[in-house]
Amino acid sequence: MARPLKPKLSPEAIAREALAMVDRDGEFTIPALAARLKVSASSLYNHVSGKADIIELMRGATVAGIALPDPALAPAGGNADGGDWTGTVRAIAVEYRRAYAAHPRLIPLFTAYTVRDPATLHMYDVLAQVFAAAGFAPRRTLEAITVLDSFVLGSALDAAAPEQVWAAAPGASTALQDALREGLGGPDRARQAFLYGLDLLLAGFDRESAVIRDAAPEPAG
Amino acid sequence: MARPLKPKLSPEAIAREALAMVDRDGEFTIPALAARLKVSASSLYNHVSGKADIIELMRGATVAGIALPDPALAPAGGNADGGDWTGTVRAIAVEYRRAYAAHPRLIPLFTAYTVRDPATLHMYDVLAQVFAAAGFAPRRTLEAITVLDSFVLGSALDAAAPEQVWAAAPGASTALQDALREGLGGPDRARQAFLYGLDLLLAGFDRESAVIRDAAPEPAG
DNA sequence: AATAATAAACGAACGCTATTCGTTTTATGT
DNA sequence: ACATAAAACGAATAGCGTTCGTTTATTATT
Repeated sequence: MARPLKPKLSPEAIAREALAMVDRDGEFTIPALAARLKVSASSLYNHVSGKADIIELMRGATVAGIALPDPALAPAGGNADGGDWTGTVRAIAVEYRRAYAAHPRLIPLFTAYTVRDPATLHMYDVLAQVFAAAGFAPRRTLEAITVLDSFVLGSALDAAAPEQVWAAAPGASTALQDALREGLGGPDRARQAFLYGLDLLLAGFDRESAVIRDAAPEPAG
Repeated sequence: MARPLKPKLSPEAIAREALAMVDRDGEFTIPALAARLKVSASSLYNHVSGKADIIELMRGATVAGIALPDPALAPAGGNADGGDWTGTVRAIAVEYRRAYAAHPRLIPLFTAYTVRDPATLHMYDVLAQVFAAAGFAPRRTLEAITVLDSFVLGSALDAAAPEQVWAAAPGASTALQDALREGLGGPDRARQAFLYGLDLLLAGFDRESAVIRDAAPEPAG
């Protein structure tokens, strides 16, 4: 077959089909992807530069749906308690995690490569502005963002390798067995744990912000 | 060559060499591993069942150095405030994270496979006992362990891909730039952030435990 | 001590992977 | 109208993980 009247492929179509494959099988190969697209393997290289390129396209497609709140809404002139700044942070973390958890089996593919996605870097920027406006010193701001990022990524990873792992414990204690019996609640389990941990972190951030406010109150009171 | 007088291989030697390869290159292949061991590729299969087996051996070697505290020390008959139970959890988390952060490039390999290492499962077991003794309900115990696991794993991952990512931000805000300027403190940065977040989580766990104690105090007061 | 069974190496081969190259045909642009 | 680029294909390459059969040395059994 030669060039068809209408192109059978596009980067978007390739990424979409690859994403579907990863969601189903946890991986994707070039020959199988080409077969699903009813195309020979070499034809893909007219549209993408290789497998890494396809993975980057999937990353972009995953984070494309993240709606970041406007950082200007929360700070309100440097005073943190006016806007619900922890709510802003929560919204970002929830969205970020939701986007990744929607395709959990994709995350192991991402961790193998380095991040260059501008949308992700922009999210860090917004978080930095919010924490700075809440009174966090620069070093503390970086630590807080690191903590959040680690937790979001780890939580999304946890959603990738579910139930199986825990259930395989042979001589577990009754405490663990009880916990496992109660906790096997479908895909919502990982999300519940994430929201639980996120609230703990946000409560800690909020207490720290309150201490900062008490130590150095605004002149205009 | 036929069978040598002294075996050239062993599962431990294979795992050790593979670990060195991953630390250097971020990955390992069977042919290259065999070459480094001065052995043909097929010889490896006399000692391990395959690549997944080697990865599991590396996981075991990584967590082998983790010293778990005795869970019997903390609970003290179901009352949680007698022993320093959050200290027990902290010690486990710190050790767990330290072991993984020593070989950060290994983590992506782990996430791709399922956990079968008994030492890791035993750690979950100890954590379950500690949380249960602190009064956590089974479901809450599982959530707390999941939160800790996600944070530890995410923090270790963060140690793998450091500075580069953050520094690559092009049009960052002053808040992010300030944070980056202050926070570039070598390999200890990731550890500091981990300890910060861990303290926030432990404080939250401790508050929850206190609420449980107040709601349902011990009969013997 | 003789003999059977196992262990540990090897080379060859298989099927799979990702990728590159040259060819053919069809659109597109000057 | 005609050159150029696009988009498909088939064939080929190099490397991967793994299996198989063979050879030889060690260990176990009688």
